[in-house]
Amino acid sequence: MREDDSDWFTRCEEDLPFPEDLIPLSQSLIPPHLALAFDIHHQSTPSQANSSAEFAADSADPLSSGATESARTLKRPRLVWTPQLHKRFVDAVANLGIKNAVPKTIMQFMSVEGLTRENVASHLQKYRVYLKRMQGGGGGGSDPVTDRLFASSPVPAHFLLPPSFVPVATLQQQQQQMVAVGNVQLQPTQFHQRQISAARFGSLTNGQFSSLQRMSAPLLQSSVSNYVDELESAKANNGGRTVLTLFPT
DNA sequence: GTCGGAATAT
DNA sequence: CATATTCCGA
Repeated sequence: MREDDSDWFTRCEEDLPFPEDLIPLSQSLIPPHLALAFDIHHQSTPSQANSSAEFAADSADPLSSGATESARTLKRPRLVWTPQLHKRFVDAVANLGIKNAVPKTIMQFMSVEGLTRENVASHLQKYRVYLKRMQGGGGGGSDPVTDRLFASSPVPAHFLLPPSFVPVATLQQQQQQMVAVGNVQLQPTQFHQRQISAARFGSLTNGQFSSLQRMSAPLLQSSVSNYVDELESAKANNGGRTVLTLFPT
């Protein structure tokens, strides 16, 4: 028992994810109606453009004065998967590993408020199709505009390849990349729900990843991520519904 | 009952 | 076509 131990201990303490310390990396993504229902006032600073999943612009119902509806009962507008959101998604999947890349986990990792398991599940489904298409018939012909969203985010490359495994290595690479960007102090797990994270990651399969616990959602934000960029203002007038989308069709 | 995933619906 | 919702098997 030397300093090593105490050091280790100290580190453990530091790594402990305290909710208060690293709470909300996502404060937006609350649809107007919800915000109203909760009486939440959104204070947005120009330099604080957080990851916000944009919903389809819903025609404000002047008659919806009774915003006393329960949040869970409310019907959320269509979620629009902006490239940023998708990137978060991909990063989550990449870092979690195929094995743990299931809707719930992904959702938690992304830590985007308002995002539901169903949202992720649906997107994941499509994403898998995309991966398959890309793998199987790479030359078959896959370049329609459809893939643009997915193309916007690089695919970790080893997503569906079975035989050779390079999980740890890849993971490290990813970490290096992110850390290298700005030497951010990687905040520990952001899961407020320690129960889940602890339980899950504690009994994870043979420690494919041992250091996952130090990285989490804040990564994208804390990094030099210039997310604060693309202003989504392209209006796609589809049928009778006007939605806010990023890319033109 | 929950969850993941494919099928189906909008 | 993109996303949501439903259905069904673990």
